[in-house]
Amino acid sequence: MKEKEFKFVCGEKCPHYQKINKVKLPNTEQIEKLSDMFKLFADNTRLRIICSILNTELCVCDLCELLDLNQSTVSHQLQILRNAKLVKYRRDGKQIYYSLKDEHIEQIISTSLAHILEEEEK
Amino acid sequence: MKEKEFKFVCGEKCPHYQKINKVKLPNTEQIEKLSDMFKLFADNTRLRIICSILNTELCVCDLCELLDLNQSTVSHQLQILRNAKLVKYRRDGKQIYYSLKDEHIEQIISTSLAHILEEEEK
DNA sequence: TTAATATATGAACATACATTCATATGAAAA
DNA sequence: TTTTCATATGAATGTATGTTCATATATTAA
Repeated sequence: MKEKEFKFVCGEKCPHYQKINKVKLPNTEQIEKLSDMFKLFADNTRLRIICSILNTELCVCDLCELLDLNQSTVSHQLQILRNAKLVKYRRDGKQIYYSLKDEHIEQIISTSLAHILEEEEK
Repeated sequence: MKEKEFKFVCGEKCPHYQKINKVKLPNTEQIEKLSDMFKLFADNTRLRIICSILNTELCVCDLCELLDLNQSTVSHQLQILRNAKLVKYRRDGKQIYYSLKDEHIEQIISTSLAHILEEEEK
């Protein structure tokens, strides 16, 4: 197996090839998908929407009410979540009900919340 | 206990107070901290840096090499991670070595990666 | 002390994106 | 069919932020 080639060296011992060669990064596409996914959680409004439907389905009107947001704002954010396939939705008459598509989401949020709460103690 | 009051009603049945009242959201401060945290992961460059030091400490030069980035870019992003207290660092001579501060991070990343990989199968 | 080197930082620029307003769509009721 | 109502969407605007260039800081070597 060929050793990786690097373009820039700042000193004799540095960079530390032995350490660097052991690093296992997700590939470019995976990094892209990961950061795209985290972007979804990286906004107050979207995060509140996501948390709202962690355990129940809600219609757009419910979200506007619960979160005190413009209907337009909610719909725009839901569109983003739909495009990312993070949520599913169903129509029932005039209302459209949104819910989460995946249980990983709940796990990610709860782990992150644990992180936050631990920080608070310090 | 008083029932929550809502300002906007789109129909007779809607909003669905019974469902809405059961929703348990993190409080405002927690939402803020959560989304701030996700922002850290929501950028390709920062995410690659974070993944690089998941299991080892690396100096700035190592990161420049490994990730093929400007030294300035790396330092700026490390500053953001430092301010967020997501990383710790130690000086050894001219080099400064960075590592992660918390094991939650690894868990969040691996859960998220599992989510991504599951999506790929579909 | 002076020079060299690893890292940090400030300013400028370009880009991404969240919100709002106005309006469109599409289902149900009249 | 026409109206009403819940939701979606396009355009415009302001703001946040990632990268780069130039330069500062701090440690080591000479």
